[in-house]
Amino acid sequence: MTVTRFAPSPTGYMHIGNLRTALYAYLVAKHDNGTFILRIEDTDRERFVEGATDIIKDTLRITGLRYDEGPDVGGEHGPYVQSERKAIYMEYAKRLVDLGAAYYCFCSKERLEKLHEEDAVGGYDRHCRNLSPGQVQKNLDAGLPFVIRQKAPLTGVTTYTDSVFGEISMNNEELQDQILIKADGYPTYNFCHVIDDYLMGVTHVVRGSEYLTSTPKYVLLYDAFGWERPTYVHLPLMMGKNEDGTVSKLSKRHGAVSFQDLLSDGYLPEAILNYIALLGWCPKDSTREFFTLDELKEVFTIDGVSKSPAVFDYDKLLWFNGEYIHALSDERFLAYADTFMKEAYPETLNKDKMLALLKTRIAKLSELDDRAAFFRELPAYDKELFLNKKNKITEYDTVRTVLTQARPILSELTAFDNDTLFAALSPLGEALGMKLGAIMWCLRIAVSGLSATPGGATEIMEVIGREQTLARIDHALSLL
RNA sequence: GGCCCGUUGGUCAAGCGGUUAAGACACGGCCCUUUCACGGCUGUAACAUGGGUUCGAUUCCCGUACGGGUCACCA
Repeated sequence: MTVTRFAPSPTGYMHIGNLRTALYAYLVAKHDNGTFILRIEDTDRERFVEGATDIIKDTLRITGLRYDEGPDVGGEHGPYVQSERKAIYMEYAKRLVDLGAAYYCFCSKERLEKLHEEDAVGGYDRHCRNLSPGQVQKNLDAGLPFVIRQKAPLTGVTTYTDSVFGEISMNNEELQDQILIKADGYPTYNFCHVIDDYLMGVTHVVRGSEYLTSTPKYVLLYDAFGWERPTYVHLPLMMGKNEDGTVSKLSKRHGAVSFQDLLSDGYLPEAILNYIALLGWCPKDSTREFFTLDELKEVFTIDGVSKSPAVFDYDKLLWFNGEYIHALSDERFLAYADTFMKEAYPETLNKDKMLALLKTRIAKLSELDDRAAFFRELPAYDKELFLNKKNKITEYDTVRTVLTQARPILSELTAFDNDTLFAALSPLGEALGMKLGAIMWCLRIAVSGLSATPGGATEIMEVIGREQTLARIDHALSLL
């Protein structure tokens, strides 16, 4: 049975890198029909942000990453919020002391700070490591504040195997006697995640590669308790490209980096998920790149995870997003459009038709209002816009003729849909001895005021309706 | 700085001793076309570097360079 967990800290928003970690953890479990757990790591009371847990849950819900156990769904290993498990950690920490793998430390913060000043890169000097049991008891009885530290071996090598990076070895002299229980009684990540992973039956620890070098300390903890070590799956980091061409950990200065930002920027959840699935992982069929979450569950395997950091490419995300938008059903597109179209549109405007035109031409939903602006209101334009070499339109007279001829046709039409319009206007080409493209060019400019538009002349006319069409043609005539 | 990890086109990436070194995004060209977009076709562009090992290295080993991570009473 494969059990994985996503264990975020509620610090405010859902970083896209975090989301990818959640996705991979989910996939590792679900590929094997295993269990996916959500655990909230809120032991840092200072960084805790109210409401952050909801953001995490919302993100998982929207992306479809359903967890089998977690704060709001329960499960047999709860509670799933670490602050509610405080007593458990203290108990295990004391056991570790008894086992000789941890010790009480009474050093003050001031002493520690002084240590740092004297030796910039040195760590704790293990001052309390060999306090006698009597001395410890005396300090405890006196009510001295304390922390509990891991008693890391001083010599030798600790080795573990990571499923992505292979065998990782660290000389034990590199290991610090890290703090397990803080002075406020709360555990540090270094300790509680190990306890929880064990207690919750987590078989695969999936997380970012920033933990690669601290994992030896964690396996030592498993060893000390006599617990079986989990399988480690460290993921390559997500990078952002800087202005000067260098890369660094993906952060706000690279653009929108939280799931929420991406959504409000007009990206679709499934496009985001699809893109980040491929950022650091490649399916066996490396030419395929469109996957639903269910399909990912099917094909995801750890051996496809890459070791090297990947640069987050907004261009490619945008492309994915466009593909997903174009494939949206009209119903779903309409629903999305409603939340993104802020402007008011005229009653006479055929909104459904307009959205149909827009759907295949946008790459993100936030473009909607801008791209649709000319439908609402004719933009100011210069008559030079009509001149077009490719269509051999070099004289304003030509344009005036086309518009003048077209006007009565349009005003007498009983229906005003694209097919009717196109059929009615097409004969004009022959009548005037012009290419149809040239005729349509003049009309399209007149009804849109733009050189490039979503849809052709008659499609635009259908959207804005007869009254607007005629008004815009009259306006064009007045310019000429 | 010590330690750990990484390095295939601008980006994501396949490759796992012998290949014309895939594919995708981006970029250029052509086609389609009532403009734009979509779509189709096509082009430019890569194995960081020096040593080994081998009949043969992008692939294995070592060094170098570069990049990243990590050395908290943060996770």
